[in-house]
Amino acid sequence: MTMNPAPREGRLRQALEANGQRFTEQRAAVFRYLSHTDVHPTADDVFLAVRLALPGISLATVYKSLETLVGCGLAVKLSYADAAARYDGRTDPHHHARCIACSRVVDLPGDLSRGEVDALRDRATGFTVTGYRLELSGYCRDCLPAGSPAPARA
Amino acid sequence: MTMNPAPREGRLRQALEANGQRFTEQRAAVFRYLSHTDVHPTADDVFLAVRLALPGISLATVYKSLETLVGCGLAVKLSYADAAARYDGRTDPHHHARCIACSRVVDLPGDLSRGEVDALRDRATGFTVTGYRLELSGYCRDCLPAGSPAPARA
DNA sequence: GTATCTGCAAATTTTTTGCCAGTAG
DNA sequence: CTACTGGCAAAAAATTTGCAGATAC
Repeated sequence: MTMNPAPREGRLRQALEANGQRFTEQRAAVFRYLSHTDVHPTADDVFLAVRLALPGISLATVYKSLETLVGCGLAVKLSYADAAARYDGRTDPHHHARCIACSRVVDLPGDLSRGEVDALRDRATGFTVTGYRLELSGYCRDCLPAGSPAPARA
Repeated sequence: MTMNPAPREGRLRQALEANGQRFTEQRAAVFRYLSHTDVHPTADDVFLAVRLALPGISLATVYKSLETLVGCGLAVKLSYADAAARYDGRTDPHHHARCIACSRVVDLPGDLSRGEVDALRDRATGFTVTGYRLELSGYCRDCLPAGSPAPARA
């Protein structure tokens, strides 16, 4: 049998190597936890959970590992902006596009179609939807790196 | 003439009073700045800008004013979560619904329709879209307050 | 007049960083 | 071996809070 008993580990190793990063026990533990949960943990949540399996790990390492995984496309960071919240005086239905490079935010005119919103609402079983927010990510005019392709989704 | 020369100010006063809040110079200055800009400033950005007109204002007051405006529906806070970033091990196209009350995040199956995404892309003039993120907000099963209506959008 | 708000400074919370020792390749 | 990592502790950044004096109504 050529099947790897831990295919997840192989995928991690492969993705890390593709990005010039090393495979370590800490990164594996963080990755394993993220892969097995659907609670969308904070960095601290990850730390508390991973610490059970790897008592010596530090919170700083968890932060570093998470950023490494995000950099390799193995995880997604659910937060607008880099750190600080941003405020918008417009309260009418409109959305945003955020530049990956300079974090500038620009307004996007218009809204989703009615049907699209209803379809989303239907999929949110057991959830009473009061609103939604949509944000495109990409490169603004000023930050577009010369000749890079546009992948499907962040 | 019954027309107010500063209709914006009137709207602010009205919204504040509707929420049992007082009209203050600081809140007016923050509101005025937010209404006139499209840069989606951070709290600190607002502070730096408003300080020019109101040299005595403090950053803490700006934070408080911003939250007041958000509470009155006069501004929107662009940030996921309460504070901390959350991480997700799933990187395939899917979206999220976040509970306003307990900040829990649940996955939403499926994606937007192809046409819808293309329409968004078209509206983002001068922006190279590499991805997007959609988040519903509302109340999860456990946090639904007894009999509250569902407004159009957060 | 009085409840609410501001400003200040200190406290909290979240995230990042520097540095030395440890480890993957 | 040697460069990349992890752990620790300290720093930085973002946000919140307590309280006394100021202010809206």
